[in-house]
Amino acid sequence: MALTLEDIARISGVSRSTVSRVINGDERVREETRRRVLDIIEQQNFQPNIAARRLAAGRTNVIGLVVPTRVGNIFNDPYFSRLIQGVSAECNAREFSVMLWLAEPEYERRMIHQIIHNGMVDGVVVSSTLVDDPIVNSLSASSMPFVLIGRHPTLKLNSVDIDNIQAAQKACVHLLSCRPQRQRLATITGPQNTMAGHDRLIGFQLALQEFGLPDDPDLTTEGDFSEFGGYSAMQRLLPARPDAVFAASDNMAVGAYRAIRDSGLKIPQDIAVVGFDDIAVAAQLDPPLTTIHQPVRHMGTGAVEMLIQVIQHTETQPRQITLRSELIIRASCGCNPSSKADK
Amino acid sequence: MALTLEDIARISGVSRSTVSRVINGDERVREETRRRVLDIIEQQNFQPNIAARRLAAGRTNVIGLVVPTRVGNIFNDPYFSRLIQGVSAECNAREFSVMLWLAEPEYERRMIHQIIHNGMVDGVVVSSTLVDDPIVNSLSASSMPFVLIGRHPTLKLNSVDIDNIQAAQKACVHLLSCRPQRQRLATITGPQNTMAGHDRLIGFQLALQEFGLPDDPDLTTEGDFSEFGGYSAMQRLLPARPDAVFAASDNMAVGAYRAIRDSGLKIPQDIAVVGFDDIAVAAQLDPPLTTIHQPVRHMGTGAVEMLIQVIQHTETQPRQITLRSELIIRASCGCNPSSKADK
DNA sequence: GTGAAAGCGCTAACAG
DNA sequence: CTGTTAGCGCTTTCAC
Repeated sequence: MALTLEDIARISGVSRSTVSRVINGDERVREETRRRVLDIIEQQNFQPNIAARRLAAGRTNVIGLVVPTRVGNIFNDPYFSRLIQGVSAECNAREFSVMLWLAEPEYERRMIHQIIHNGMVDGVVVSSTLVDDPIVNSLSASSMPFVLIGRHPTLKLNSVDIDNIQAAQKACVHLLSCRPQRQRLATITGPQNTMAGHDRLIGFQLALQEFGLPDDPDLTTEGDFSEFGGYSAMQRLLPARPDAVFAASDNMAVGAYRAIRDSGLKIPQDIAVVGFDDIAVAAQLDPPLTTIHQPVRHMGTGAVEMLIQVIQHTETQPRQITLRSELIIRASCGCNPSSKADK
Repeated sequence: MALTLEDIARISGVSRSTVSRVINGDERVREETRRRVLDIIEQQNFQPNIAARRLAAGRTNVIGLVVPTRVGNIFNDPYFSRLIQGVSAECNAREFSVMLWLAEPEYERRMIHQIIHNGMVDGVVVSSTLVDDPIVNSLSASSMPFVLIGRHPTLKLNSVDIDNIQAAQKACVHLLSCRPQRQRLATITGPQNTMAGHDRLIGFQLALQEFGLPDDPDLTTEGDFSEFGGYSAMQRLLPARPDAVFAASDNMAVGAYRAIRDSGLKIPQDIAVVGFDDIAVAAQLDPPLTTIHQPVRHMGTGAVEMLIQVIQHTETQPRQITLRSELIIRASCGCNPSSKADK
């Protein structure tokens, strides 16, 4: 079987404790001894047993990544992939491993308890969407270190996110500033029980105010972040004759495109469209979709970085990190015909 | 801190061993005792410590999912998301957790050793692409149970995959059977050091044989599974005047679309196109892309199911499971103009 | 600086 | 059927 500390100790002619000290970077080891032991560890390809370490020391060098799958199908866009990639890359670089929990509702309760109580991880990153996510609540009621990717409506937690309000506002302001002038800006919102859905609607409303436009209820309708949801939302919107629409996700924008086409109207001439997310499809659409790009990968690395800090110095009071998002101007907003040949 | 077996034992008025037996479904416990203990466990929300269990029993109820990131950017399509989803769902259902390793080349060696030697997992699912993947080789040289998602060229391993050869052949045969008759079928292959890239080329060649067509080297060129790779590959192909092209990935088909358009030709009139993967973009393209759909999620669940069998009965000799893929006929092959309105 | 010894929480013989 | 006992491999006082 696998080598143990004891084996390495025997080979190096020192005690188990010394080997342990070397591995854990304890100062109190003679330089020469350290060298010798390190060499032998290297040469024997020794890997300390995680379980034993956990048991003895209470740490695992493993973090959890929890992704609730409740809202919409997060798997239709690369958000999830990029996030995992970011989290994983940062963990690799810091010699941590990642335990992945996709929190399907049916298993959620069990999972939460497992995460918190069975000692598999030193801390967790949660990518939460719901405004009042039970996972987040359980976590913050526990002593498990965690950082939230997203925003909590009331609690001051460790979190990293973009500013959805501001990003949505920027998108809408752009739509309202474009030539030709738009008078009737509509929005297909995300579910209002999600933080992002909620915030993006606020951004829309702020833009309206900024331009002194009324907030006509017929020009706001709720979608579910999915393409089909966008399609039917757009159908509900059409009778109100919008000349521009802000969709709170690219998937919904794709659905909106179809509904607009089906009704015989043209994008962007009759209706300008802006989305949110910058999924791969966005640039492929006809016309290419103007949208907000999120630094998803960076959100993942940032969250891990923060989490490891929290784990290592128990001190820290909650920090909120806000990353910058970017408006990608393509052709669907009508102000950039040159981008028709968008690569 | 968290409760321990000992605590539960004390509360229930039995010994630690009895509680352990109850938890592990040992038969030799009086029904009444079992009930009582289970109630208390439930009521106290007790979670046994994984690390201690691992240490004492040598099992963790954790499996690893290893995804090499070497070839192409696996994160541009939802393959990876769906796979993880499948793996995770099956693990949830069986009360396993999943440890995720994205094997970036730089960390690969360390990771392999960690996976095999530090006792974090009971077994691993590897999604491998390279023909001769070092991870797969290390794993099969170790005693760590694992199942491969993909195919190994020579070794008889536990694996689940689709039949890439047959799927590619089906796609090409379809292209050659469509009206109008195509005479010059080309292919943009995947990297020939990947199993899928290799197999899909074989399928192409078999289709050619089936139709008695020559295998003109000017009509075969290698891509890298990416969109840009598809674009330049198609440019290399165009001088040979193909009237149909089989792209070994949808991403490459997207690139091919662009190259074909740039040269002033029309799809499918001048050149019919078939892809592979059925990514989300496929149905959104103009014309919608005919392609091969893989049961990716099912590959994930199947792999976990198999792995857990292997872990639990050490017996089993290697099994290879082949799942069915499906040709999705849209408009890019030219035989199904009605599907222009593809939803 | 280094070693000896005492656990961390659990499982698995071994008794009874 | 149930309790007692001996570790699993590591970290961490506490001596020296």
